Amino acid sequence: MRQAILGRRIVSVTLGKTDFIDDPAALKQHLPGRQIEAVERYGKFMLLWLSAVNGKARVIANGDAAPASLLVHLGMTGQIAPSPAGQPLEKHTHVCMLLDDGRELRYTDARRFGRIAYLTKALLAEELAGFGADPLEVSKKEFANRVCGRRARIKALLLDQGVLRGVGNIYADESLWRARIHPARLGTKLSRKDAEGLRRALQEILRKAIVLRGSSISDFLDAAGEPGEYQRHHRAYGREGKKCYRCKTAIRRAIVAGRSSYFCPKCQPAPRGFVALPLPQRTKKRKR
DNA sequence: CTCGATCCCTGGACGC
DNA sequence: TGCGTCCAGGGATCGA
Repeated sequence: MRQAILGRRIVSVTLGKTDFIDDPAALKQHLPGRQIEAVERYGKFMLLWLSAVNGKARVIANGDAAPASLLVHLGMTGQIAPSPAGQPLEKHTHVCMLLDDGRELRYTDARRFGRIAYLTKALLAEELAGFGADPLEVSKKEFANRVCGRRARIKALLLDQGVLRGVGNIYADESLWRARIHPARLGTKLSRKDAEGLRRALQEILRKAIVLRGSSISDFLDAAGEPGEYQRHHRAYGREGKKCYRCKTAIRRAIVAGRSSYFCPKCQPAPRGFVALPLPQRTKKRKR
């Protein structure tokens, strides 16, 4: 996104469905004339830093012209990328931002689980206040403190954006597999050593996944319109019934923290009394 | 404090 | 082939 849009000025905004946008009118009102001065990530959010607006004294009096930000969350199916303005609109395109170089920055999202918000500095700070540590930056001590001693299941803790910001279902399962920790174990039952193994696994997996531009399961595309490649490296996620890469035991699935969770029942010993879902009878053929 | 249930939403896979 | 049902999971919210 930096490569694609840094330094561009937004000329105008066109909106489609807006039920996932905090205040749609604010986009039309405040984005035109703003320059995109920085692009940052905060957990699962993308943050576009917008310049102040020049020469509108009346608006400045309201504080409306101060530097501000556009917060973007892709949810499950969101995509944001620039395209030539003449190009026909993809289905489910809900935001078009015309840029000063003639291209359009477009946001498409079939399921509209994403979120877009125009926020002043103060509102943004409020918005980001409740989030946890960045998983790539978190220290050994802080990670252990955030996880050990909690009564929730480790899978729920990994997915909790207030504990760590940015981890989703795929990378939670992948890191637990790598660290040989069962998703249903409780935070309180993890040793400091367990926690450190998990932190290491999580960081290694995230770094590699970033290099490979993420996991494209069905529809994820990056800002260059390219799918990621990390799905080829998945060791647990989506592999129910397939052999564990370490021990050849069939990977199992269970609902943990309300989400499908994949794990090796041998490498990742379950807590007492835990029951995985029965392996589905194979009616259809599988590949890969 | 933590849980499960429910809702939002659409496309794709699946069963019949 | 066509149609109904389920599932994917990011998050918010509610009640137990």
